[in-house]
Amino acid sequence: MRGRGRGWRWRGCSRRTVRFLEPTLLLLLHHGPAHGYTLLERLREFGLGGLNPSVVYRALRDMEGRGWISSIWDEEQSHGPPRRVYRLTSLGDEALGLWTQDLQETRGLIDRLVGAYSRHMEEGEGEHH
Amino acid sequence: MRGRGRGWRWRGCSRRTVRFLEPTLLLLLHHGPAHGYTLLERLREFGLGGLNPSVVYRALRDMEGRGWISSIWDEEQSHGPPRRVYRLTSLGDEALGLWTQDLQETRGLIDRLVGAYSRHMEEGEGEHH
DNA sequence: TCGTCTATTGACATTTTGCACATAGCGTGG
DNA sequence: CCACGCTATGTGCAAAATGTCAATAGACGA
Repeated sequence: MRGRGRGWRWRGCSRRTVRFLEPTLLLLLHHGPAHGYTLLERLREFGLGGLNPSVVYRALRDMEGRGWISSIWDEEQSHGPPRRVYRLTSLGDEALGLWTQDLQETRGLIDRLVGAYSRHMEEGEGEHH
Repeated sequence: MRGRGRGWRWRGCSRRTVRFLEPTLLLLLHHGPAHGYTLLERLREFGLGGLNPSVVYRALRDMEGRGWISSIWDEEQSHGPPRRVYRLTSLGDEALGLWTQDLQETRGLIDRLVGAYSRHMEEGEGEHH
Protein backbone atom coordinates (compact mmCIF):
# COMPACT_ATOMS: atom_id res chain seq x y z
CA MET A 1 0.00 0.00 0.00
CA ARG A 2 1.81 3.06 -1.20
CA GLY A 3 -0.69 5.60 -0.07
CA ARG A 4 -1.00 6.48 -3.68
CA GLY A 5 -3.60 3.87 -4.19
CA ARG A 6 -6.73 5.27 -2.65
CA GLY A 7 -8.21 8.67 -2.79
CA TRP A 8 -7.22 11.55 -4.94
CA ARG A 9 -7.36 14.03 -2.12
CA TRP A 10 -4.70 13.20 0.36
CA ARG A 11 -4.40 12.92 4.06
CA GLY A 12 -4.12 15.91 6.27
CA CYS A 13 -4.67 19.12 4.45
CA SER A 14 -4.51 19.45 0.72
CA ARG A 15 -1.15 19.14 -0.82
CA ARG A 16 -1.64 22.47 -2.47
CA THR A 17 -1.58 24.13 0.91
CA VAL A 18 1.95 23.14 1.69
CA ARG A 19 3.25 24.10 -1.72
CA PHE A 20 2.25 27.66 -1.17
CA LEU A 21 3.29 27.87 2.41
CA GLU A 22 6.72 29.38 1.91
CA PRO A 23 5.85 32.07 -0.59
CA THR A 24 2.87 33.07 1.52
CA LEU A 25 5.00 33.38 4.62
CA LEU A 26 7.47 35.51 2.73
CA LEU A 27 4.66 37.67 1.52
CA LEU A 28 3.27 38.12 5.02
CA LEU A 29 6.69 39.06 6.30
CA HIS A 30 7.07 41.47 3.43
CA HIS A 31 4.49 43.57 5.25
CA GLY A 32 6.61 43.63 8.36
CA PRO A 33 8.08 41.49 11.14
CA ALA A 34 5.77 39.11 12.95
CA HIS A 35 5.62 36.27 15.43
CA GLY A 36 5.27 32.71 14.29
CA TYR A 37 1.93 32.32 15.94
CA THR A 38 0.62 35.43 14.30
CA LEU A 39 1.74 34.21 10.90
CA LEU A 40 0.00 30.95 11.61
CA GLU A 41 -3.27 32.82 11.96
CA ARG A 42 -2.77 35.20 9.10
CA LEU A 43 -2.23 32.29 6.78
CA ARG A 44 -5.95 31.76 6.88
CA GLU A 45 -6.46 34.97 4.97
CA PHE A 46 -4.85 33.23 2.04
CA GLY A 47 -6.83 30.07 2.44
CA LEU A 48 -4.01 28.21 4.13
CA GLY A 49 -5.91 27.43 7.29
CA GLY A 50 -5.82 24.20 9.23
CA LEU A 51 -2.08 23.83 9.05
CA ASN A 52 -0.36 22.01 11.85
CA PRO A 53 1.77 24.53 13.76
CA SER A 54 4.87 22.42 13.56
CA VAL A 55 4.67 22.47 9.80
CA VAL A 56 4.70 26.24 9.84
CA TYR A 57 7.47 26.54 12.40
CA ARG A 58 9.51 24.07 10.45
CA ALA A 59 9.08 26.09 7.31
CA LEU A 60 10.19 29.17 9.20
CA ARG A 61 13.31 27.46 10.50
CA ASP A 62 14.13 26.15 7.06
CA MET A 63 13.74 29.57 5.54
CA GLU A 64 15.94 30.99 8.24
CA GLY A 65 18.50 28.34 7.37
CA ARG A 66 18.46 29.62 3.82
CA GLY A 67 18.93 33.15 5.02
CA TRP A 68 15.58 34.35 3.75
CA ILE A 69 14.43 35.46 7.15
CA SER A 70 16.05 36.15 10.50
CA SER A 71 14.63 35.84 13.97
CA ILE A 72 15.27 37.14 17.46
CA TRP A 73 13.57 36.51 20.78
CA ASP A 74 11.06 39.18 21.52
CA GLU A 75 12.03 41.43 24.46
CA GLU A 76 8.61 42.31 25.78
CA GLN A 77 6.38 39.41 26.58
CA SER A 78 2.69 38.79 26.32
CA HIS A 79 0.60 36.02 27.84
CA GLY A 80 3.03 33.21 27.51
CA PRO A 81 6.50 31.97 26.86
CA PRO A 82 9.06 33.99 24.91
CA ARG A 83 8.20 34.47 21.28
CA ARG A 84 10.34 34.82 18.23
CA VAL A 85 10.04 37.74 15.89
CA TYR A 86 10.70 36.89 12.28
CA ARG A 87 11.81 39.46 9.79
CA LEU A 88 12.47 39.31 6.08
CA THR A 89 16.08 39.67 5.00
CA SER A 90 17.10 41.25 1.73
CA LEU A 91 17.89 37.78 0.48
CA GLY A 92 14.36 36.78 1.39
CA ASP A 93 13.07 39.78 -0.45
CA GLU A 94 14.86 38.55 -3.52
CA ALA A 95 13.52 35.07 -2.96
CA LEU A 96 10.02 36.45 -2.79
CA GLY A 97 10.53 38.09 -6.16
CA LEU A 98 11.74 34.84 -7.66
CA TRP A 99 8.88 32.94 -6.08
CA THR A 100 6.46 35.39 -7.60
CA GLN A 101 7.89 34.76 -11.03
CA ASP A 102 7.71 31.07 -10.42
CA LEU A 103 4.09 31.34 -9.38
CA GLN A 104 3.28 33.23 -12.51
CA GLU A 105 4.86 30.55 -14.64
CA THR A 106 2.85 28.01 -12.74
CA ARG A 107 -0.25 29.95 -13.50
CA GLY A 108 0.67 29.93 -17.17
CA LEU A 109 0.90 26.17 -17.03
CA ILE A 110 -2.49 25.90 -15.36
CA ASP A 111 -3.97 28.15 -18.01
CA ARG A 112 -2.62 25.95 -20.75
CA LEU A 113 -3.98 22.83 -19.07
CA VAL A 114 -7.40 24.17 -18.26
CA GLY A 115 -7.58 25.83 -21.67
CA ALA A 116 -6.78 22.62 -23.49
CA TYR A 117 -9.34 20.79 -21.40
CA SER A 118 -12.23 23.13 -22.02
CA ARG A 119 -11.35 23.48 -25.70
CA HIS A 120 -11.47 19.73 -26.03
CA MET A 121 -14.73 19.56 -24.13
CA GLU A 122 -16.42 22.03 -26.43
CA GLU A 123 -15.36 20.31 -29.63
CA GLY A 124 -15.57 16.69 -28.79
CA GLU A 125 -18.51 16.42 -26.44
CA GLY A 126 -18.17 12.88 -25.30
CA GLU A 127 -16.80 10.87 -28.20
CA HIS A 128 -13.41 10.51 -26.60
CA HIS A 129 -11.86 7.33 -25.20
CA MET B 1 21.61 18.38 6.07
CA ARG B 2 17.98 18.08 5.23
CA GLY B 3 18.21 19.20 1.62
CA ARG B 4 16.07 22.07 2.61
CA GLY B 5 19.08 24.06 3.58
CA ARG B 6 20.61 25.16 0.33
CA GLY B 7 19.09 26.45 -2.81
CA TRP B 8 15.53 27.35 -3.47
CA ARG B 9 15.32 25.44 -6.71
CA TRP B 10 15.60 21.79 -5.95
CA ARG B 11 17.37 18.84 -7.39
CA GLY B 12 16.29 17.19 -10.58
CA CYS B 13 13.52 19.03 -12.30
CA SER B 14 11.44 21.71 -10.70
CA ARG B 15 9.00 20.60 -8.10
CA ARG B 16 6.20 22.13 -10.09
CA THR B 17 6.76 19.60 -12.83
CA VAL B 18 5.84 16.57 -10.81
CA ARG B 19 2.82 18.16 -9.25
CA PHE B 20 1.20 18.68 -12.61
CA LEU B 21 2.18 15.35 -14.00
CA GLU B 22 -1.01 13.47 -13.25
CA PRO B 23 -3.54 15.98 -14.50
CA THR B 24 -1.50 16.46 -17.64
CA LEU B 25 -1.40 12.75 -18.30
CA LEU B 26 -5.14 12.55 -17.82
CA LEU B 27 -5.59 15.41 -20.22
CA LEU B 28 -3.41 13.78 -22.84
CA LEU B 29 -5.36 10.56 -22.51
CA HIS B 30 -8.57 12.50 -22.78
CA HIS B 31 -7.65 12.97 -26.41
CA GLY B 32 -7.37 9.25 -26.89
CA PRO B 33 -5.41 6.14 -25.93
CA ALA B 34 -1.64 6.28 -26.10
CA HIS B 35 1.56 4.46 -25.23
CA GLY B 36 3.58 5.44 -22.20
CA TYR B 37 6.54 6.45 -24.27
CA THR B 38 4.39 8.64 -26.47
CA LEU B 39 2.94 10.35 -23.43
CA LEU B 40 6.44 10.90 -22.16
CA GLU B 41 7.21 12.90 -25.28
CA ARG B 42 3.94 14.75 -25.47
CA LEU B 43 4.46 16.00 -21.95
CA ARG B 44 6.97 18.41 -23.39
CA GLU B 45 4.19 20.27 -25.14
CA PHE B 46 3.04 21.28 -21.70
CA GLY B 47 6.46 22.21 -20.49
CA LEU B 48 6.91 19.02 -18.54
CA GLY B 49 10.05 17.92 -20.33
CA GLY B 50 13.10 16.36 -18.80
CA LEU B 51 11.15 13.95 -16.65
CA ASN B 52 12.75 10.67 -15.79
CA PRO B 53 10.78 7.91 -17.54
CA SER B 54 10.35 5.92 -14.38
CA VAL B 55 8.59 8.83 -12.78
CA VAL B 56 6.06 8.86 -15.60
CA TYR B 57 5.56 5.10 -15.66
CA ARG B 58 5.12 5.09 -11.94
CA ALA B 59 2.47 7.77 -12.19
CA LEU B 60 0.70 5.73 -14.84
CA ARG B 61 0.71 2.61 -12.70
CA ASP B 62 -0.54 4.55 -9.71
CA MET B 63 -3.35 6.05 -11.72
CA GLU B 64 -4.22 2.62 -13.00
CA GLY B 65 -4.33 1.44 -9.40
CA ARG B 66 -6.88 4.13 -8.72
CA GLY B 67 -8.92 3.05 -11.68
CA TRP B 68 -8.43 6.29 -13.57
CA ILE B 69 -6.88 4.59 -16.55
CA SER B 70 -6.62 1.06 -17.86
CA SER B 71 -3.93 -0.55 -19.93
CA ILE B 72 -3.47 -3.52 -22.22
CA TRP B 73 -0.49 -4.84 -24.13
CA ASP B 74 -0.48 -3.62 -27.67
CA GLU B 75 -1.05 -6.40 -30.21
CA GLU B 76 0.94 -5.04 -33.13
CA GLN B 77 4.53 -4.21 -32.41
CA SER B 78 6.84 -1.50 -33.58
CA HIS B 79 10.59 -1.27 -33.23
CA GLY B 80 10.93 -2.77 -29.84
CA PRO B 81 9.51 -4.68 -26.97
CA PRO B 82 5.77 -4.92 -26.34
CA ARG B 83 4.14 -1.68 -25.40
CA ARG B 84 1.23 -0.84 -23.21
CA VAL B 85 -1.69 1.18 -24.44
CA TYR B 86 -3.24 3.38 -21.80
CA ARG B 87 -6.79 4.54 -22.02
CA LEU B 88 -8.87 6.83 -19.84
CA THR B 89 -11.67 5.19 -17.88
CA SER B 90 -14.88 6.98 -17.03
CA LEU B 91 -13.61 7.25 -13.48
CA GLY B 92 -10.52 8.92 -14.86
CA ASP B 93 -12.69 11.24 -16.84
CA GLU B 94 -14.36 12.28 -13.61
CA ALA B 95 -11.00 12.64 -11.94
CA LEU B 96 -9.88 14.93 -14.72
CA GLY B 97 -12.90 17.11 -14.08
CA LEU B 98 -12.10 17.30 -10.40
CA TRP B 99 -8.48 18.00 -11.12
CA THR B 100 -9.50 20.84 -13.38
CA GLN B 101 -11.53 22.38 -10.61
CA ASP B 102 -8.64 21.93 -8.26
CA LEU B 103 -6.30 23.62 -10.71
CA GLN B 104 -8.64 26.54 -11.00
CA GLU B 105 -8.73 26.96 -7.26
CA THR B 106 -4.97 26.84 -7.26
CA ARG B 107 -4.95 29.55 -9.88
CA GLY B 108 -7.18 31.63 -7.65
CA LEU B 109 -4.73 31.27 -4.82
CA ILE B 110 -1.84 32.29 -7.02
CA ASP B 111 -3.77 35.32 -8.17
CA ARG B 112 -4.39 36.38 -4.61
CA LEU B 113 -0.73 35.96 -3.73
CA VAL B 114 0.69 37.67 -6.75
CA GLY B 115 -1.97 40.36 -6.48
CA ALA B 116 -1.14 41.09 -2.87
CA TYR B 117 2.54 41.20 -3.74
CA SER B 118 2.29 43.66 -6.58
CA ARG B 119 -0.19 45.81 -4.69
CA HIS B 120 2.22 46.02 -1.83
CA MET B 121 5.08 46.79 -4.14
CA GLU B 122 3.25 49.72 -5.71
CA GLU B 123 2.29 51.34 -2.44
CA GLY B 124 5.24 50.71 -0.23
CA GLU B 125 8.23 50.98 -2.56
CA GLY B 126 10.94 49.77 -0.31
CA GLU B 127 10.15 50.95 3.18
CA HIS B 128 9.28 47.47 4.38
CA HIS B 129 11.27 45.30 6.78
C1' DT C 1 -1.59 24.26 42.52
C1' DC C 2 -4.28 22.79 38.92
C1' DG C 3 -5.96 23.56 34.54
C1' DT C 4 -5.92 26.31 30.40
C1' DC C 5 -4.29 29.29 26.92
C1' DT C 6 -0.41 31.02 24.25
C1' DA C 7 4.02 29.67 21.71
C1' DT C 8 7.67 26.98 20.11
C1' DT C 9 10.21 22.77 19.39
C1' DG C 10 11.60 17.74 18.87
C1' DA C 11 11.25 13.16 17.46
C1' DC C 12 9.54 9.66 14.63
C1' DA C 13 6.64 7.18 11.13
C1' DT C 14 5.01 7.47 6.65
C1' DT C 15 5.00 9.01 1.96
C1' DT C 16 7.04 10.88 -2.08
C1' DT C 17 10.70 11.59 -5.21
C1' DG C 18 14.97 10.94 -7.99
C1' DC C 19 18.17 8.04 -9.75
C1' DA C 20 20.65 4.14 -11.22
C1' DC C 21 20.10 0.10 -13.21
C1' DA C 22 17.53 -4.30 -15.05
C1' DT C 23 15.06 -6.36 -18.73
C1' DA C 24 13.84 -7.01 -23.43
C1' DG C 25 12.60 -6.90 -28.48
C1' DC C 26 14.19 -5.36 -32.82
C1' DG C 27 17.38 -3.57 -36.50
C1' DT C 28 21.94 -2.93 -38.39
C1' DG C 29 26.82 -3.29 -39.53
C1' DG C 30 30.61 -6.19 -39.58
C1' DC D 1 25.86 -14.59 -35.34
C1' DC D 2 27.27 -11.09 -32.24
C1' DA D 3 27.99 -6.63 -30.51
C1' DC D 4 25.77 -2.42 -30.29
C1' DG D 5 22.28 0.98 -30.15
C1' DC D 6 17.53 2.27 -30.09
C1' DT D 7 12.81 1.87 -28.33
C1' DA D 8 10.00 0.72 -24.12
C1' DT D 9 8.91 -0.58 -19.62
C1' DG D 10 9.81 -1.83 -14.86
C1' DT D 11 12.41 -2.47 -10.07
C1' DG D 12 14.77 -1.20 -6.02
C1' DC D 13 16.62 1.78 -2.94
C1' DA D 14 18.42 6.01 -0.73
C1' DA D 15 17.18 10.43 0.38
C1' DA D 16 14.01 14.07 1.08
C1' DA D 17 9.50 15.95 2.28
C1' DT D 18 5.44 15.66 5.07
C1' DG D 19 2.17 14.55 8.91
C1' DT D 20 1.38 13.56 13.59
C1' DC D 21 2.12 13.35 18.42
C1' DA D 22 3.89 14.77 22.21
C1' DA D 23 7.24 17.72 25.08
C1' DT D 24 8.45 22.08 26.99
C1' DA D 25 7.32 26.38 29.06
C1' DG D 26 5.61 30.86 30.70
C1' DA D 27 1.49 33.52 32.27
C1' DC D 28 -2.93 33.79 34.26
C1' DG D 29 -7.22 32.83 36.70
C1' DA D 30 -10.03 29.98 39.89
